[in-house]
Amino acid sequence: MSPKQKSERNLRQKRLILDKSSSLFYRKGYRSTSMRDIASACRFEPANIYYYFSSKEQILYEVYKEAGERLVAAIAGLEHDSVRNPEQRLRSLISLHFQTPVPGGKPYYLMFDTELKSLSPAHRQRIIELRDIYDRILRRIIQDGVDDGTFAPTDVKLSGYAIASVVVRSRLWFSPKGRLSGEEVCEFICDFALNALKKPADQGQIRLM
Amino acid sequence: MSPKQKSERNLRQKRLILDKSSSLFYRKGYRSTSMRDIASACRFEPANIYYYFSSKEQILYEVYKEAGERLVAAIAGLEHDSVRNPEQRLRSLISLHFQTPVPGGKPYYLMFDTELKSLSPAHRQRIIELRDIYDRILRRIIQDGVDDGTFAPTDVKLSGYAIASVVVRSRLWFSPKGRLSGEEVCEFICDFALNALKKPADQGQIRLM
Amino acid sequence: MSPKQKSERNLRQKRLILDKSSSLFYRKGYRSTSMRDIASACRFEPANIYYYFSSKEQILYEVYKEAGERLVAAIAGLEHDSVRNPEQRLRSLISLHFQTPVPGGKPYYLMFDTELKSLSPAHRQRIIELRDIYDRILRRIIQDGVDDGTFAPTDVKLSGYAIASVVVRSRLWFSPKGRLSGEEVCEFICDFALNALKKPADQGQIRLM
Amino acid sequence: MSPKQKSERNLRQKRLILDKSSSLFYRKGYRSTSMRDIASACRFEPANIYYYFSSKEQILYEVYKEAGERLVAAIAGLEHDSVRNPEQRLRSLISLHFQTPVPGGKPYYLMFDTELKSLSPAHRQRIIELRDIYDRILRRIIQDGVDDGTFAPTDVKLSGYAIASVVVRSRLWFSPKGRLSGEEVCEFICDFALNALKKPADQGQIRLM
DNA sequence: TATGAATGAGTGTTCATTCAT
DNA sequence: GATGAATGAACACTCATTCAT
Repeated sequence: MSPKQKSERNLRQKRLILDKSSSLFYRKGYRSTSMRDIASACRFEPANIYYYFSSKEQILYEVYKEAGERLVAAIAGLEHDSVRNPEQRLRSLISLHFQTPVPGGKPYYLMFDTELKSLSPAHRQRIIELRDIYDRILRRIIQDGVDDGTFAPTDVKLSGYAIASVVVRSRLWFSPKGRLSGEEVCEFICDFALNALKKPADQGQIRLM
Repeated sequence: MSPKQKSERNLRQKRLILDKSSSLFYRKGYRSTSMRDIASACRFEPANIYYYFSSKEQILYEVYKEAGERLVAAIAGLEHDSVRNPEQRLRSLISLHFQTPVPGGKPYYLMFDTELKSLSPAHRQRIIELRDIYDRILRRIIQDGVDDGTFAPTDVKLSGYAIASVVVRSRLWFSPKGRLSGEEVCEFICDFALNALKKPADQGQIRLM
Repeated sequence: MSPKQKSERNLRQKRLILDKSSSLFYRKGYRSTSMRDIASACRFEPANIYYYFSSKEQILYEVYKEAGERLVAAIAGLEHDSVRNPEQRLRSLISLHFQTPVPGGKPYYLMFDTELKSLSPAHRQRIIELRDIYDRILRRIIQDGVDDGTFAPTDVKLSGYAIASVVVRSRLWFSPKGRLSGEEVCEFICDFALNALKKPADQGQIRLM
Repeated sequence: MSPKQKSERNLRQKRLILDKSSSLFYRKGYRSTSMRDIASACRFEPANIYYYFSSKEQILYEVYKEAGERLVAAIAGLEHDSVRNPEQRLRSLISLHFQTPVPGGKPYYLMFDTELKSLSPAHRQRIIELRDIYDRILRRIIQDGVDDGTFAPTDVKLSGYAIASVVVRSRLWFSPKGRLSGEEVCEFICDFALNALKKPADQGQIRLM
């Protein structure tokens, strides 16, 4: 009745659609998910989806945007962090990327991935900007680690890609029901990435260089 | 026309279709590629495709199968290799995975990827078997490295996934026209993976950290 | 709010809807005008239209009816007019048809036209009755002119159609912003129609041709 | 079997679609005619229409274009005709406009009419060009008549519109089954137009009235 | 009075596929 | 071998309309 309640219902329905869509896009892909699929997952008639979203592409965009903005917001504080060292910051970034809960289950998989080509140019641009922020933060951390001697000199860009690749694709091979818990897998990825970057044990000599 | 000539022509046409399909599937995705797209890329009429392949899914399957078999054949010798050490074998596997030329340009990207869900269960099973062989060889190399002390003890399965993730996703961020050549990127990935696995020169100190 | 105020408001809203609808129907056609178009032209939500009109067809009917009744009322006095001669009466009819202001701008165009088929049979019948009255008056004037020798003998029915055709279609080619004013165009049509009907000054000569 | 027969079948089907569409567009309007309507009039499945035409708008365009080109071709010789006088040329134009048979029955009605707004801008432009040719020829004839004294001085542009209006709208009120034959109605229109244009035998007297 | 939410029917169009030739 | 023609099922989306509030 009150405007606030109205708005709440509206938001709840939008959320429902985004969650179900996200989940369907993840499982079946954007192209293979029909508006009918989304509607029946929400127990709506298809036409009602259009009361909340102007098109299927708009839903994809909002799924991406939400996941991207959430991730970027979560890791934003890591870009310039004078308290924690680069290793701690990298572990933190990986954990946040791996763990931040998102609508519909597994949209991180989508995040940097193949369905980008299904977005309109303008929307794609907006998502790529978010991806670029993620890349920038990750590279900043790596660069800081190289600068302070924590990490060996490396191609920062490629290192960033490599680490992000492991995290993103872990969405494919990690299952919560599997042998290892999310925490264990996450810790493994952190260790793997840090080992790959870390300066060999014989630090002193390296430092002299 | 001798039967042999017929067969040759037939093979040539099948090859054309596989190459064009592979390229289109990579660029646009399986669902977004129509039989009409494939046909016109081959300068055929759509109906003619069905003379060579029973369905669109069959084409996808053969694209996957061919790429998978080629890759597995290329790396098969690395599984039990008494001449080269695990580091050399891992470098070799990564190089072969990264570089082996395949029909249509970039089907490795597809190889372990998202379009698997578009295959029939039987075909998917067959492709997963190839993937499992790849995984087995990769894990064998890692295990051998751990056993002989080249690599630090690790979760071999997760390590394999992590390394394959970097190689597979490099197809997304690597461009032959970019700053670095294929060889350079490949070498980076090898170094990255080996660093991640390698036993620190002085474990004790590391463990204390 | 007194009942009177309610009614006034109600009428004002109905008027708004009729005016906006008429204009939209003219510009885009009945089928291409959606209830959403009408509603947003009125700054309503679509559902609110149904408080005033039972259906879209009902709006079309009332637009037609209003324009038709207005036109018929305007020209009714011309049917039996013992003061003015047929030429004056015809000029008057054409001017009134051409100029009488109507809701929404240009509904005369619709008046006798193509959207009739979008009306229900009962409504269409009612509009056709109005059109028939218009035709009857026009023919009466022509017949009177023939009878008193102002006009040459002619097929009165076809003459009426021909004259009405020019007036109705002028709505398509006349623009208030054009080279000629409405008055000038109207005067042209009057002259054109009267010339077409008028008995030649010297019949004998013409007849010889 | 032969390429020629193939082509013939193709043309026959295209013709069928154009004829049925033209007839449906005339009777129900473009917007109210669905592709399903057209298909079932042709005893096709809807999808098959797209084998012959790329869209519904394309069908409308080709209907317009064909009717327009046919009409323009029929009257082209009248623009500069040193044998017949303006009166004969005008009668000829009206007859050809009124009588030239066209696909699907009554597309002349469409010719200059309301469905133009349903065309794409490029297509609309092309049709308007045809209409402009028609207008140009009609005006040329009128101008020639004014110049040689057959017709009274007049606004040539408006005269052309007026005459074309009568012909075009006659499609609405003329029925082949009615009281008068096509030839009779056509003759009436010719007489009506010529009377409207013709210089009175004795202007002075007329002016006195 | 007015609106947010919902829907069933229908829109133009695409697609993988078939089949006679 | 290859293709022109045809189709049934599905697609994203629109529409007039309803109804509870």
